[in-house]
Amino acid sequence: MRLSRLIGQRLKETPRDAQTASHIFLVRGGYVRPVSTGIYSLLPLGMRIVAKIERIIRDEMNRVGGQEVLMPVVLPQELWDESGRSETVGAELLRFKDRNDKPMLLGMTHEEAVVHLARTEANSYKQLPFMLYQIQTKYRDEARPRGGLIRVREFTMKDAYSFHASQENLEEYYDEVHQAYVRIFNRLGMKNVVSIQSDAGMMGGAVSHEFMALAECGEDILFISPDGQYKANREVVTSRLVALEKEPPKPLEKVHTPDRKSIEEVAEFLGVNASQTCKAVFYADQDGSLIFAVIRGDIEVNEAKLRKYVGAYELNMANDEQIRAIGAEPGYASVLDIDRRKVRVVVDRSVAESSNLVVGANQADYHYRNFNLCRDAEGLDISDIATVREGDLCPVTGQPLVMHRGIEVGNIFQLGTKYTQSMNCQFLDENGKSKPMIMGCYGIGVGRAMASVIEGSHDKFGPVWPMAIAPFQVHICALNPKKEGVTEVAEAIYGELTERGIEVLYDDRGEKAGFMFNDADLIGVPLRLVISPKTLAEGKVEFKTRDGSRSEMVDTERAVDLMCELVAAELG
RNA sequence: CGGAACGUAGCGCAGCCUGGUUAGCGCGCUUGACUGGGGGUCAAGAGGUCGGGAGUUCGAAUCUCCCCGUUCCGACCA
Repeated sequence: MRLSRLIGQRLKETPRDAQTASHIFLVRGGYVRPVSTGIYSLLPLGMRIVAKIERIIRDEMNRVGGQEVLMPVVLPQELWDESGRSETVGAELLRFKDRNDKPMLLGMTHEEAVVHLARTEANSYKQLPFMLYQIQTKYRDEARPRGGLIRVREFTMKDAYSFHASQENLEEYYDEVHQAYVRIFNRLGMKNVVSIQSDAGMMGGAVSHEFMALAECGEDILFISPDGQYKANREVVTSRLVALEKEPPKPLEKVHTPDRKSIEEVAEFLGVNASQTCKAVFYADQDGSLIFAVIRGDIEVNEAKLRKYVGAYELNMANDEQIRAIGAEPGYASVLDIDRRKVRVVVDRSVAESSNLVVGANQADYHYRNFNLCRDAEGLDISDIATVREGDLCPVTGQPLVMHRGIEVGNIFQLGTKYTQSMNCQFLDENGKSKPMIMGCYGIGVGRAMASVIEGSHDKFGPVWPMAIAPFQVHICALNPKKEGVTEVAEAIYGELTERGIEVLYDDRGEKAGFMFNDADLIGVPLRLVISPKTLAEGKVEFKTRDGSRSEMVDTERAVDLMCELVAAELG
């Protein structure tokens, strides 16, 4: 490819709205162009990278027995009615009506569509297991797209779905896909990807992992133990509870605490630490039912954990009116005096493990001292609903957990029968008995992966692409092309490399050296040859790697062979 | 959905407060010359519904109101 012909201008200036390295370089380098909020066109450079990423993903999916399909982007809402998700998924699902007023939607994930396929195409245990996958456009009407390609509304995703006759079989296959994912991110040159335990969220199901590209600009927060044994998303991470020394229970004592509502005020007023108090937090779920969360005063409630524990898909802080409606006093609510028929109480284990805490008296301006949870109090749910902080102890090793930020580039779920049951996707087993298929699903965000590669591999001039996905393998700069055979040598090398199957970008524009070098850095091709009157005077060309690891003069005749060798070596 | 800001050439911005010839600058683009190893210099050009609508005024990019769009922070987010 001649750079003079390449569509996709490099920009000198940073786009106004770009904050992250990947966003800045993808736009400045002419890889993508914004069209609307969170909606981008891929230019030739970006397209070449995406195509290579997709090729690697396909290869590994096929290796674990995947069969590629292509499902529609536009789906009838009735499919989502079957699974119940047209109810539970909110505004990020774009819905519309066709000309006959039939409710339709744009697919944001394809469990429903693939179950529809599976139930029509397979009905015997003899056909199981199988895995279908596609690489296709998804649309999610995100409330707030950001970070360039990190969070967009329209994007390309590889989504895969497996169907099994037994949970054991799913688990075995799940591990295989996990390994395939590790290979994929390795081959993509992403050294900063870790797989962590995660929350299944709206997907449902029990076991799931997220593949996180560690990056400062990442939106997700995760915790990793220093030895790497334990890795988990903020939404599910747990820690070893550091309990205060348990004291013998003292008698309950009611104390006057005028106008002290918050933990800080009460603790200061009574001269105790926040960890010796008990906090009451009220939430309302999607139906307006109240949930009363009880946790030690120095710890915050983790809403994701609570949501999962009570099985709600939406939780909001309850208002005073809702709190009074169940007979509690805002600011002074107490687990002691609460009417448990009117509200579900969830107690964090921190409270169960503490003694003689200060709690609300469920009466304005009063608290109790010396509250001790009676462990076998009936109807009390005791669980871990605590927010983990950096430095809290790893539940496995006991070492302090380290907090990281990450970009979720892939995820895998053991879905079980969540969709096959509701959508009646069954098979006949060896005994002729009808059973729901057992499902797994596996996603990778293609554009997000491209952006994450930049986050993990760039310098101040631009991206440093790994050979496996670089838009080109060799970049030729012809300096001063009108002089002393420069063009002749450049053309010859360009022609020969192309002939030998190397992907070459040839800067034939005759710009100033600095101008060409800056463009080359923005394009980030791993190997660079610079040809100029100066180098030709010695019968040589200059060879440089984009990552700066090599910079040397090589004989003109040797250059082509060397490039071929290096490309072959890097592609393994 | 809450808070804040912004909208002037392809991109990045000034002008607005205090209304007044022909709306300006940088980058990019076109033409030419010089130049030639990290975004060079000079000269000549092309490129604008000043987000939209209504109003105030002799006169609006500038003041007022409404609408639209965008971005940032938060909420939310397989």
